[in-house]
Amino acid sequence: MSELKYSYKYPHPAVTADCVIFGFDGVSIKILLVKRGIEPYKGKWAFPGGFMRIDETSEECAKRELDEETGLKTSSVEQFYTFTDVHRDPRERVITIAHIALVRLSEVKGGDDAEVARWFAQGDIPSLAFDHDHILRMALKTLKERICFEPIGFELLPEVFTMSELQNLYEAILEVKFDRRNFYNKMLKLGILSEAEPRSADASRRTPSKYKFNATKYAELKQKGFRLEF
Amino acid sequence: MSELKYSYKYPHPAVTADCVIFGFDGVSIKILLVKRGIEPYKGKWAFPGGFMRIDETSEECAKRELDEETGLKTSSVEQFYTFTDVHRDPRERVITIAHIALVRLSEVKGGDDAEVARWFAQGDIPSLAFDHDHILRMALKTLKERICFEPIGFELLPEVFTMSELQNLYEAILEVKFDRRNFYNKMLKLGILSEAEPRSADASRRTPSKYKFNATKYAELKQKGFRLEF
DNA sequence: ACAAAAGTGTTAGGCCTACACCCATGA
DNA sequence: TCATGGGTGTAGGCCTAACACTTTTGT
Repeated sequence: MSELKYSYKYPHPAVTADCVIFGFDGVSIKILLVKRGIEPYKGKWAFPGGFMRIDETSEECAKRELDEETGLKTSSVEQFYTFTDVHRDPRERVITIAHIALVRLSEVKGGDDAEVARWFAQGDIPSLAFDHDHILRMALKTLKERICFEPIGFELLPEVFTMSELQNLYEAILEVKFDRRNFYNKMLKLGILSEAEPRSADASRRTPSKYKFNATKYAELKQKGFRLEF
Repeated sequence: MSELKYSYKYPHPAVTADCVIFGFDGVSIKILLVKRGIEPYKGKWAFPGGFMRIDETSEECAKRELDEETGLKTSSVEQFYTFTDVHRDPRERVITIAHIALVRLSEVKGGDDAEVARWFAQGDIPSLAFDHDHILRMALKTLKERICFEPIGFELLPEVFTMSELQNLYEAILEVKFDRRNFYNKMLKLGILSEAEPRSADASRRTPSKYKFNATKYAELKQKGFRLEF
């Protein structure tokens, strides 16, 4: 058994990092899944992820695996829960540190191989490998909570966006409908939006105003602690 | 090296579960620490915790270690973050799943050995072993967030308590001061408090009313999703 | 007597919610 | 021409925040 090179006095679980990747296409939340090429659960869809190396943090691992499996390079992933059920992996004891990443679909270049990695609409997720259905439920719950404390939505939208797009995003994540005028007022009052370009004179009334995220204002607000009420 | 009985093809980190235990003595938040009896960090204070067995979840591990090291039996611990810095333990690669538990000091029987396990007031915490200072900061932040969504305060107070005690608890956790009348009104309006005993006729005006937590009302509220605004 | 704790109610301002009309465009 | 999307403002109600006095008790 010369391949079992790493020995310990006590049993050690294996540790993986998984990545729930959210995107937004203007209508619905999308989730990136990869199709498993090996057993167990060969052929089933799962979140990108893999075994943590001994010299990397869970965030580094999540980013590395994400890149390796989907070609997606993202700057920030954030852990949200660690799943430790004893039998969650049939091979050996594996715990997984689950992460969330938000990406702009507009910046994702066409997938390398749609047979291997694909975006699924939130309402259209197949049954997943391992306990990934459970992980997904927790990730969606975490996303709902976070969007009320941090303007994470801006990481899902293009740099410049319309108010309707922003509203659609909030409605998709929180699964509620808002009054359009009230949403406008609330967002503008918050002060973290800037008009991307003053409405040009020739803009017809039909042309929506474009906004972008004002990071300076957001930093100020975050100092004082703020909350988006919905 | 016959004692290295557990071998793997790839290196596995060790996994521990640590437990940040909060109590409340009516004035300030207390945190339970244990003094390390072995290297590394021998003699330093740390959170109770230890290596996860191969057949237990992180919550089970946290509860078991808590009992073993402090004699405290608690029914619920909840993980809040997993610390994966590569060098957080000088012995080997160790990641720790950190948990929070809330206990009623009134139900804790006198500590077995104050030299080994002791309650420290929040403002009076010594420098801790490993990265436990960091863990503590995160735990306090998590506690602040949770208290706004769930009436976790009731797990820290005796079953029957006065409004002032409740207010003191919120002020201690959130590190702010509230107007007494507004706090009364807000809490009563929430509807999750019941008067423990109708004010007896001979109660002087100085005698505070006693309340207890109304679990039924809370369950209803939680269904609809609620939030304590502070 | 004085300080400390507890009970109690009002007011003003801000925020939330609900709601309607007009214009421009594309089908 | 009709449906759709976008821009815009107001009125009522609720909640919040600020605020003072009285009673009792212990020192």
